[in-house]
Amino acid sequence: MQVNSYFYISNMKTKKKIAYRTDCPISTALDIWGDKWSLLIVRDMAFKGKYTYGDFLHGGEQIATNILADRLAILESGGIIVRQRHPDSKAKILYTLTQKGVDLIPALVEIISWSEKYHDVHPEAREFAKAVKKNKKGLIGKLMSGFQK
Amino acid sequence: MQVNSYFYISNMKTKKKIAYRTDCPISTALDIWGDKWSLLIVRDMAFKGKYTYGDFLHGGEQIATNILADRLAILESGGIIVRQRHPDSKAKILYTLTQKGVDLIPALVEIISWSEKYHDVHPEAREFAKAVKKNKKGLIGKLMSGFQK
DNA sequence: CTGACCCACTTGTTATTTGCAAGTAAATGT
DNA sequence: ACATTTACTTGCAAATAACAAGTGGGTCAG
Repeated sequence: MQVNSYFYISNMKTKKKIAYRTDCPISTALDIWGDKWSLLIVRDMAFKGKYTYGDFLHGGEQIATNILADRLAILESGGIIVRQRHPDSKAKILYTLTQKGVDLIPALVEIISWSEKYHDVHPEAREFAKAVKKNKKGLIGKLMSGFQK
Repeated sequence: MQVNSYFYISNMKTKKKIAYRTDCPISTALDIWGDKWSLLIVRDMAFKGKYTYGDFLHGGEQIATNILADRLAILESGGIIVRQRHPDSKAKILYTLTQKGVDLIPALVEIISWSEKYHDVHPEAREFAKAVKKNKKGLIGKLMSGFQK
């Protein structure tokens, strides 16, 4: 359990402090990933096998390079991802989900199911939502176990 | 199912159009409530019995009046809440969750559980998370049924 | 062993959004 | 009748996001 009422963004030229507004769990969660981009990075890692800066950049929604760098730093400071050397090349950085990041998967699955119910989403997402209806627990367990070491 | 690739904000002097970035269910969800405030309004309605502008304003996290008005309009246009006359007074407006809004509760519960696991949250939230561990389905069902007509 | 390209960023500038303080107008309470 | 409540709007400064260009190691082909 994290006990501080703020956290610092590391790995940045301009270090900044992010404050938790209250001790409400929802507001604390939003303080880390409450914006239009952060969960898309987590989605890329959790569901799309994307793990590098370049992967995230060319990942559908056209995030700006500076915003991507900023969000990666915040997610890292928030304990959701870790930066590591990429096995294929020294030029690359491998971003992976921490346990805290993997534990976001159940919430993401609920968000997908909710969104699929009310919006026109891509076919793969429709299939996914259908599979969740059939066996939510099993699917989530399988998804999450793929990340456990 | 909503088929458009955008939606308009109604009830505003300055009408604006909100575009869905892609047909990814997560990005579409974030296009509606992906910011630091929207889910807190939904939380107030879903868990705290708060239903008026004034309730939301004085609800812990100190949202600015213009931002609150903006988010209420977006949530309404996104189909998550509805504006109605308040039974107690003509001066008041009653905001309530639509079915689409009520259907966000499972995602909110997952977010609370996740956040409680990793952050220092208020005691009531800790109790809530404990209850979720014991009987998630039952608790969610009970919570949601409180809003069904 | 060098020049071209790749990769993960940073920097600078402009556009947009947020936060803050004050104001408004209808409805209500005293 | 007058102050107060309620749900906002408005104006402005500060912060953030978007866009375009640049940087500096790493890798690869000749």
